[in-house]
Amino acid sequence: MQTRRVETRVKAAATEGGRRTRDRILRAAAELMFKQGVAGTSIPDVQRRAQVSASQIYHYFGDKKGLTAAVIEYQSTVKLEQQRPLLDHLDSIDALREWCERAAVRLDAVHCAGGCEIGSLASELSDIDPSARLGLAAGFAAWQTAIESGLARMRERGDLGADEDVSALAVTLLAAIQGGMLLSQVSQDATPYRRAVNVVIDHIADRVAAAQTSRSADR
Amino acid sequence: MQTRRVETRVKAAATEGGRRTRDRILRAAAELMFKQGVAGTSIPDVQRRAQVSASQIYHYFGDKKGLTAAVIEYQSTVKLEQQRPLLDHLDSIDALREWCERAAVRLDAVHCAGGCEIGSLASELSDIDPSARLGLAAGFAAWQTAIESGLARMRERGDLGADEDVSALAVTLLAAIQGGMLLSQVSQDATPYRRAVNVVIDHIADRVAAAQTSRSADR
DNA sequence: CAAGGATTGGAATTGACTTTCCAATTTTGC
DNA sequence: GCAAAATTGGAAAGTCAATTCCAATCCTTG
Repeated sequence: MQTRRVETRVKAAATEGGRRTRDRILRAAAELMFKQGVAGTSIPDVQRRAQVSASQIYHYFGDKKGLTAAVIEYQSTVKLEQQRPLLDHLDSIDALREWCERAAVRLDAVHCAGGCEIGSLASELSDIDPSARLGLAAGFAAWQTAIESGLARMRERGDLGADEDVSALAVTLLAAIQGGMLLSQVSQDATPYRRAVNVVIDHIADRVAAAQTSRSADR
Repeated sequence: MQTRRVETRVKAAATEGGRRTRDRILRAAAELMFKQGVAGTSIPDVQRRAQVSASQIYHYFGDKKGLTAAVIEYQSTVKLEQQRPLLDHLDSIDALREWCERAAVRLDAVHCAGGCEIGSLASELSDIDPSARLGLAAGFAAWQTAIESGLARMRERGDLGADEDVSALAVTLLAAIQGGMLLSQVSQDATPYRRAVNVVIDHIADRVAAAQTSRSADR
């Protein structure tokens, strides 16, 4: 039995020029969909932005749904890779703060427009496009994993108590990031994001301090 | 100097029948926009749902933007009023948990579809409709105020230390709610919401315990 | 260099949506 | 009960998006 091909065929580029075109389309679509939403981004919009004709978009992505799926994949992987160096070392309070602050600076730079690349797409598409939802879930999962494994390392190291639920802490930080970005987007001010994220990190720091105390009590 | 009339004129209904029609439209639009997004909800959709003709919608709301604005107002106020009894007594850890769990049960009931009524609209409209953004900011502010005043009461009462930043705690809880709902929407499982919210409330509970300790030390 | 696939441009089709308009019809205030 | 205002139905205009199609042109490979 063949695996069913549910997704719209997404043709890979065979020539160098094709690859560049495909990339240009993807980048343009990602940017527009981030800034204006998926529904607010038309194919002609993407055409203008990427300087391509309609046939090129349909050639490489099949249809708008295919293009959207590609954008989700793009945002999920590329954005994750960009942060890779930091993500791989989220195993201290300082590292967590640094990572979150990095995002805050980005928010400042764009006046909080757009919120989170994945979060915006998630809110718009989850309920109306099942396959998009799966892609977005995977994107979030990757992020959660990154946070969680950092915390797990802290636990192994003894910075956090052995009974600490690092998974719950990771989900909470991720939620605070997403919710904080949303609040900041609405108020056009990164303060809500900064406050929410820092309170959650404070909480993690408290857990670290607690582990410290109980360890010295054992001595 | 007259105040400039920026918003689309929204005509109030003058007759009983008109009031009912207007209400039917508003409810239908709110429900559809919640489930399918604003962009995903067409005027014909609302017509079918509310059993009205196009002219009735345009008569009462001017245009789609006016209808959207009315839906924002509706969700902000009506949803807030629904929760009023609970919102007015968010001045204990148990009350906070109860209130958040209430929302979790609703998520369970709808399999996490739609997320938060305000949050979804916020994510979709903040960047593309300035006046909608303001309305949504007001909606969030109302919620934050409700949480914050509960916490402030706890502080006055001595449950929380006098130096506690209840505003930051309120923002954090709100962010966890929003972010948690988003994560739950994407994963179609209320667990992320429950975990995020409860970790934040755990943190508040820790602050309460700390206040307790320092008070008994004073004795 | 010739064949065949890859890529591209641009027109054409189709359909849906927003909004306007006007002619009924109903309700209200007097 | 009557004039004025409110409400309603439904058609129609105008716009724009998604997608298809086909005829070029470009590139690769033998």
